[in-house]
Amino acid sequence: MITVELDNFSLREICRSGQCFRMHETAENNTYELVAGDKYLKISQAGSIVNFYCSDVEFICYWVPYFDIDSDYGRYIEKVNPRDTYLSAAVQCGNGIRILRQDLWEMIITFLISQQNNISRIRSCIERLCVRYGEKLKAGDTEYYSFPTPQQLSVATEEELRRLGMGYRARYIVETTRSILAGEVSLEKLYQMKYYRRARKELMKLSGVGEKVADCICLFALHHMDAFPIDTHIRQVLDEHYRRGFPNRRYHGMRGIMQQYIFYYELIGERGKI
DNA sequence: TCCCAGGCGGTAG
DNA sequence: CTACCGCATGGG
Repeated sequence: MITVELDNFSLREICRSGQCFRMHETAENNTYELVAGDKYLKISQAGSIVNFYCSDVEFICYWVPYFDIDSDYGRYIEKVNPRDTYLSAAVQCGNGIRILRQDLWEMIITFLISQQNNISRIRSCIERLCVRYGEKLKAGDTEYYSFPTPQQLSVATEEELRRLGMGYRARYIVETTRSILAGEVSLEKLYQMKYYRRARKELMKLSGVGEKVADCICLFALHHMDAFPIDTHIRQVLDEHYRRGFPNRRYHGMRGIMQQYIFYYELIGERGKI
């Protein structure tokens, strides 16, 4: 077990922010478990003290970048315009959220499924996908299923995926998997792309990936902090609170985290009370 | 029950 | 360019 003290870090807020659909609160208090790619982690928090139930090497090499632990989120929070009462409230509500560095392939499939779908159903769809096409693995005596690789998912037919409840997104999954395996879009190249706009444009070559889904992938996998996914909730907020547009200039290099604070606030925060 | 969900692709004007 | 439409399914 690794114990560290972290500022502006909250498992509760990370879990509920809806970036990772395979993170769950357990029966134990303030204890969570998550599966990312083929890795399982149990993690708990008391105040600013966070316990990672894993080896030193795994912590340093995998979970530090995954949870963006080396970044100072106080720097983002300081930048918020105090006269922007809406954003200030959103940040206060969602303080502790991190922008995760999740697996690119997993985010592509996850956010293909997310479109025109509700969060609990997205979760169950992904879980079924993992059970059906992923690998059964063990961490100690805990069994879990890895997220299927492109090769593993390539055996799925559109009809099979429809039976799994993917709906009309089944075709997108089949076509996108084929595109990746055929090398029409390269995951390695996407990881190397320095510019957000370039990666976004490349992702939009995939079937079922439009502007919003591409932005989610850019933010939650590629860590392009200027990506600003606009979904139905964010659209409402922009119309209501930012009629003259979101202050992009001010939040250059941190638009993504501001989007997450807003999304979280709308999802479970004190919406409508201002 | 009935509405809707972290949209996208296609078509029409 | 913008405006619409159809799409699958089950959670609340």
